[in-house]
Amino acid sequence: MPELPPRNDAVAPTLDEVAAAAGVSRSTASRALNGGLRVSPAAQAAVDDAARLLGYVPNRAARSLVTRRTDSIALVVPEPDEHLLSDAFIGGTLRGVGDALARTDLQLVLLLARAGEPSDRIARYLRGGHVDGAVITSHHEGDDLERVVAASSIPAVFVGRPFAAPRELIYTDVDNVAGARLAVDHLVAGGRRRIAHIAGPQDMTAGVDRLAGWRGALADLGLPAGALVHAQFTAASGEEAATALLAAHPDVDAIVAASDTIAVGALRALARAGRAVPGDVAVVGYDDLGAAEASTPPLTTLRNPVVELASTAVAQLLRLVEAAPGDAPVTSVVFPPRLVVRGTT
Amino acid sequence: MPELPPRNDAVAPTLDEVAAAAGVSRSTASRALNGGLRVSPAAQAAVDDAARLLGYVPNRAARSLVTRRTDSIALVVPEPDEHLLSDAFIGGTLRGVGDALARTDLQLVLLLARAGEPSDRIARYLRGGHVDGAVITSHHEGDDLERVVAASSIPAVFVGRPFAAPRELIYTDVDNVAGARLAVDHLVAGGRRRIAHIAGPQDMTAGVDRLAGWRGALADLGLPAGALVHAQFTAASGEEAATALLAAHPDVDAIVAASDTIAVGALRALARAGRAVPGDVAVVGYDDLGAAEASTPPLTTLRNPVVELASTAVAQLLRLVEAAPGDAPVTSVVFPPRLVVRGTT
DNA sequence: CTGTTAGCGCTTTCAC
DNA sequence: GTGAAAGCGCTAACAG
Repeated sequence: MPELPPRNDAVAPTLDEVAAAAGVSRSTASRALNGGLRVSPAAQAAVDDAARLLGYVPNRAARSLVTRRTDSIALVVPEPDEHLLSDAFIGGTLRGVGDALARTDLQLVLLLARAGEPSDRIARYLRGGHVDGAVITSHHEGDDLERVVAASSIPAVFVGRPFAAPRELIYTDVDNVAGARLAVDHLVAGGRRRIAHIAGPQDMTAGVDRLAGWRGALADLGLPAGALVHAQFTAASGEEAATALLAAHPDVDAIVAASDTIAVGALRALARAGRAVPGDVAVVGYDDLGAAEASTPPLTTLRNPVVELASTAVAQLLRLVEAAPGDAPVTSVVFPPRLVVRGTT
Repeated sequence: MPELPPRNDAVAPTLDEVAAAAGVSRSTASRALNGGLRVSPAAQAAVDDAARLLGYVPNRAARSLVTRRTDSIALVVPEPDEHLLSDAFIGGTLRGVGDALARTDLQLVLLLARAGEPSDRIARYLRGGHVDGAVITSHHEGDDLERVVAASSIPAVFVGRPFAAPRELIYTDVDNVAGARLAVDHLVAGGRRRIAHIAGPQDMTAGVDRLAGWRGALADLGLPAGALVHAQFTAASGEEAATALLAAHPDVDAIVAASDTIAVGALRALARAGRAVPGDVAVVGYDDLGAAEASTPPLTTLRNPVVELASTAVAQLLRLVEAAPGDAPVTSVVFPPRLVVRGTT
C-alpha cells in the first residue's frame, strides 16, 4: 500500500503528487493517465488508484501548453439578436452541440458578440489559438467571420450556408431553396394560385435561399411572379409586412413566410383583416421550432432541423480537427427539407 | 526602428518575439502588456507597436498556469431538458450573461449535463480549477451541485433559489411566492373566488414557491383551499392537467398556472371544454418570455426577468471572485415580481 | 524602471 | 517499461 501524501484540500493535487502516491515517476504517471501505452499493469493500477484517491484532475492549462491543443471548441454567435435568443434556435443548437460533444471530453466555449461591437474580438480569440476549432452560427453577410476563417487556419464549420467561398468553407444547412419550393408546390396542389412571399432578412442566406426557392417554384410552374414583401424574423415585423401585403395585393390566396415568427405575425394581420385561414388565405411558415405548433391555428411549416444541423456541424468539425493529411476531405452537409402540414393550408 | 523577426504565420507569436521586436526584455514586455505599471513611456510604446504589428495574442494557457486564474467562468446547465432549451430561458440567460461579461475579458464555458449522466463530470470540472467561478442555472433538487458547491471553494452563484443551505449559497431569483400571491390578488380583485393552481415540478424551487404563494394568498384572503393539480413545464402537460382539473372541479373560475407554457396548454383545454376565457375562467401564467404575448388570447402573466437574473448572477459572481478578505459580503438578490395584465383576466 | 531568474503542471523525447 | 530532463509561454519576485 503506497504512502499517501497529506491531502491539501485548497489546491488541486498535481501529477507529481499522484506519481509519488503511486510510487512511480511523473512520466509513468502521465502515460498511465493518458491511455496507458507502455505502462506495466502494476504501475497502471497504482496510478489509477492514487488518482482516484486524491481526486486528481489534470490541469488543462499545463497540458495544453505542451500539447498545443486546448481540448475545447468555440460556438460563435456573431449577432445574438432578439430573434436568435428568444426563439428556440439557440436552445436547439446547444442541444445539438451538447449531443455531439457527449462522447468527447471537449469543452464548449461560447463566443457571443456584443451589441455594436465589431467581430474583431472574436476574430482575435479564434486566431489566438485558444480553441481547437469553431462552430459558427447565425452568420450575417457583412460580419467578417468568413474572411477571418478563410484567412486563418483554424478549423471551422458554419451552421447555415455562408455567403462567400462556399467551396472552401464547410457548413451544415437545410436545403432552404428546396424547402420553399416544397411550400409552393403544396399550396398549388391545394388549389392556390396567387402565392405571395414574406421574405426574411437578405443578409442571411436562409432569407435569400427561401426567397429564391419561392421565386423559382413559381417560375417553374408557369405561375406569375407573386407578391413580395420583406420582414425581419419577428412576429411584429411579419404582421406589418403582411398588412402591407394585403393592402397592396388584396387578391393573394396564399402566403409563404420566411419563418414561423413571420407567419405568426401574418396570421394576426389576416385575422385583423377578416380573412379566414386557411379558407381565404393559406399560410406556410418555416422552422417548426415550437411557435408553429403553438400558434392558432397550428402552422403548416417546413422543418428546420437545428439540433441535427448543430450536432452534424460539431461532428464535421471534430473530423476537421483530427484530420490527417491523407484523409478524405471533410464536406458540407445539406439536409433535405420536410414539410409539416398542420392547420393553415 | 526595431528589427522585426520573421513572422511565422503558422504559429502565434510569443511574448519573447514581441519583446525582441520591441527591443526590451520579456518581463518589460509582459508588464507593458498588463497595464504598464513601472514601464517607461518609450518601452510601453515600443511594446504596443510590436504587439500590434505581430498580431500578438497572449497564450491563455501559459498565463493561467502561472496566475492560477483562468479568466473564464462556467455557465452550468444541469438538466438541459425540453423545457429549458426550447423556451426562451436559455436565450435570455445567455443574453444576461453576455451583457454582464461585456466589460470584462472573461470567457464563458458552457457546461451542459448530458442526458442520464450524473453531474459528476460537472463537479469534477468545477473543482478541477478550470474556471474561476460558476453560474448555475436550472437547478433541480437531487442533483448534487449544491453539495459540490458548498463543499468546494469554487465561487458560484445560482440562478433560481437552490433548495438547501440558502444562507450559504448565493443566488438571484424573482420572488416567486410574492408573484403567485400577486396573481391571486389580481384574480380576486377581478371577482374570482374559485381559484385553482396548476403547479409546476416540485423538484425546482420555482415550482415550489409559486405553489406556496398561491396557497398562502388563498389562506390570507380567507378563501377556501383551491383545486390543485400538477404538471411539467410544457403545454402538453398543462393541457392534460387542466383537463383533469376541469373534470374534477367544473366550478373553477380562475387558474393560476405555474408557467406560461402550462397556461397555454390550459387555454387549449379550456377551449376544448367550451369555456370562455376570460369570461368563464380567467388564466394567469408565469414567465412572460414570449409565449404569453404570442398566445391567443394573450396571457396575463408574471414577468420572470431572466436576463436580469443572469446578468446579476454574473455580477455577483465577479464580486465573489474578486472578493478581498475585508470586503462586504456578496449577497443573494431577489427581484420583486411584476404582473403583466393582458387578455386572459 | 529594467533584466535575470524561477518556476506554474504537464507531456515528451531520450537513454537506460 | 521506466525515469531524467527539457521545455511549452507566461508572470512574478528580486536585484540592480
